[in-house]
Amino acid sequence: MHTTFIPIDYGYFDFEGRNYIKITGRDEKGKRLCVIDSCPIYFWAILKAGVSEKEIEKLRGKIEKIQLDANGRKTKVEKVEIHNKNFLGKPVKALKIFATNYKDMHEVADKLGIPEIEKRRGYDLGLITHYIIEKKLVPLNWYEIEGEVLNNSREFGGIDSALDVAVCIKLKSAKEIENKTFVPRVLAFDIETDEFQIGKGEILMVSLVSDNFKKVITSKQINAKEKGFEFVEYVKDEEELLEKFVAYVKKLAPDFLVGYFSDGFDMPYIKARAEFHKMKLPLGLDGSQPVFHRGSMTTCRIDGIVHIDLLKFVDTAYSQYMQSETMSLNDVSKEFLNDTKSNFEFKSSTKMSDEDWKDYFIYNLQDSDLTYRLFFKFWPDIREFSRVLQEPSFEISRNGMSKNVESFIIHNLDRFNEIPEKRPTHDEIGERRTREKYEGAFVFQPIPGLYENLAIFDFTSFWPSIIATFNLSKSTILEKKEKNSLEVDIGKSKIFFNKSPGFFPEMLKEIILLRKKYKQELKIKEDAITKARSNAFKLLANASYGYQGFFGARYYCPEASAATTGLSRDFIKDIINKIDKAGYRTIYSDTDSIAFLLDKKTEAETTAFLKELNKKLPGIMELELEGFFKRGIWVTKRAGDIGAKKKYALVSKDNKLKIRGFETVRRDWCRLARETQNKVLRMILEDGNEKKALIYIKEIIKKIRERKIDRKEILIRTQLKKQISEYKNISPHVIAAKKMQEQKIPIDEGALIEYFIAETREKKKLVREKVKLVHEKGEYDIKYYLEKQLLPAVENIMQVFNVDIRQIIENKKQDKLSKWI
DNA sequence: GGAGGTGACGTACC
DNA sequence: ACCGGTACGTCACCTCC
Repeated sequence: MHTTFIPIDYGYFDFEGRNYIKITGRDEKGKRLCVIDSCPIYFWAILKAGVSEKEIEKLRGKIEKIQLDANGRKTKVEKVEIHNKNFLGKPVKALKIFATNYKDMHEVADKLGIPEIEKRRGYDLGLITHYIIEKKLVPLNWYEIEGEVLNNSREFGGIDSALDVAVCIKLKSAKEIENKTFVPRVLAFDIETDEFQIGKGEILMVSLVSDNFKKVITSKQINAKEKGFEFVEYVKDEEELLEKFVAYVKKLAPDFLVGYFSDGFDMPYIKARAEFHKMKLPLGLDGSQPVFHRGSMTTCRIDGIVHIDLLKFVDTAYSQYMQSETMSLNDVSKEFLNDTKSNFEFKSSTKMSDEDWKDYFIYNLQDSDLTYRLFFKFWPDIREFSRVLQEPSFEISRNGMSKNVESFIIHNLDRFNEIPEKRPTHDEIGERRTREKYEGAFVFQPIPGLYENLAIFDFTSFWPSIIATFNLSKSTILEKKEKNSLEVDIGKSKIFFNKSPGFFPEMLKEIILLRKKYKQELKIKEDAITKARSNAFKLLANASYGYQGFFGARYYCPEASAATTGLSRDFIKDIINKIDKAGYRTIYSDTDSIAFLLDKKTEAETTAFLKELNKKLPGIMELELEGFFKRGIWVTKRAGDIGAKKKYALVSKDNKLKIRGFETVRRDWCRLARETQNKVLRMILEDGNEKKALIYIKEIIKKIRERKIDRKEILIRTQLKKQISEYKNISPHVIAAKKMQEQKIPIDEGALIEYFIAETREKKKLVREKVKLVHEKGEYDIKYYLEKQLLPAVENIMQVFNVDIRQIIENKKQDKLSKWI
């Protein structure tokens, strides 16, 4: 039969010792299809140089006889082909060794103790990745497919009758067709429990949100059967709750089952409770249970349905560019949906009134609702990532950026006739991790002061554009200087690169172009999601620089990274020189950007000057105007009187602030200090002098002394980055965490700990001895908030105007004293 | 027991 | 372990007198 098809979920199974790929997706009418396909299973044996044709033929005969019993099945080498390929950019002769089962390829490869074989490659990609490379059936693209309908067929052991799909097709051919929109069926879910710890408590309710569908299933019997609460469905106990949950997933037939931190909480919790009741959870389309994979983090996979944990995707794709200080569903929703969930105060479930329960239902439903809407906010990105990286959504939503970069490389290698490099072994990783750091970016030492009329230039995708332009990679690095090679001085040594384009720099060019495309789109319509997508690709481009220096990378090449930063330092310093020579004055520079004074030059002259600079830049390197600014301030470091790097504030002509590095943007400072500093910066940058700011600071100080500051203004928030017992230095936030633990407040690694510094009866020396939690009784420590929070946040700013704020305050104190005397 | 240096730690910049 | 290096600042801890 013929049909359209969009692949969504990828799985595999074995039948009679062979591998089959099972792809779940939809046709254009929305019917759920399952496509079964297979592909050649093989790996590569790269031959040593100079092995003769005759010897190769002999080898082929020998290898073709390999048979073994592995993993409880008979497996053998099916055939061997001889190919001319490239490996790390160099031509090689290689044997393509076809085996029966993908999972046995390691063992087959181990059988090849043959001296003529230099390397074995291509057996560690994962079956699904291998399949997508072979058959080019890319996730979330549209295809016109042809195949044989399996209807109670005995082929594959009757798999079609066990699958909950409309049609099951054995694939014959697939042709990519014009892209159509695709609106996936999505079911968002969220559970509420009476104990935070998995396996300890019970599930109180589960909420489900889908298209025109909202539901909260609960075993709590309260009288809320009134108008507005039709979404609540009562069940007799937790077992029935779990049964209903499974039933609704079946009924709603989602392509994506979406949670927020559901890999780490909801799914493991549901599993633990099902085990407790000795129940099965047949969520998979083949009736299978969710499969948990425990690595550095647990993942949960459901057959035929893509389980997405949105938290992970948001974390890798956007967190660096987000304003929110936490990754909580609430904060993320606020940023991307302009929406917050209603506040709900958690009480022990035994102490809740009926009204409290009703609030709880609403709260639970809202979590799923936000998750549902967030999914659609990120859907274009999830889909785009899947298609560009050619990996299923399950993977791309969980992989880190380095893995994503690697996916892009792996799926584009055959255009370069390249054999994939292997993953580093455990030992190799260990060795790589001990390497010395290489020198990074150049940061200009600023001279503290308030400046007027500034411009900022910056390089677009600076490091990636250098890698692409100068061809810096593992496959292009040379052992020694060669004719027509590029020489890069990295300080203690020189490195050489081949000038003929390597596959990694070439691919990077494509990533940069994609980034450009999205940035262009962003200029046309400025909305959160276009912005996020542009950033996501910027991240992918930037990650490809970090990738080469990352110990886990297949194409690890720290020399290329060192050369990249080395060249970047040369370029930025050269531009700084040219800017200064042209009559401007450089104030600051960090990595890829330069801030300078216009002085008597006009903006038009400056844009023309930028054009001139660009003419002389090689390859795809490009300098652009970030903007013109009315004023900017740079301050000294707390210790010493030199200018602080990575700390400045600018104001544009339309009075928009751009604050970097200051306490204002640091979440581990209290709001009082942050907001005061922010206002002070605004006043100074808008007016060009410190007068108003000084008055304002004095007001705040008075308020602090008179204890008029709200508790929420003085809370300090610090993240617990590891287990409490692992800390060598017991800092205030560790004490706060310990207190929380004593008070049975659930905390975990990664939690943001909130506390304040309180006045104590006895004189305490250490800050940590004065730590109190938000709800604890006590007065704040005036001295601490004055001297350790407020003053540090404003004194360096006032110092720019030769105002010694500490002196002013102390004099005031004396004034008060003298009045008393 | 206070001064001063150092290391651990968290966070931000690009 | 899950992209890199650069930089600032606080607090605890250690040494020294």
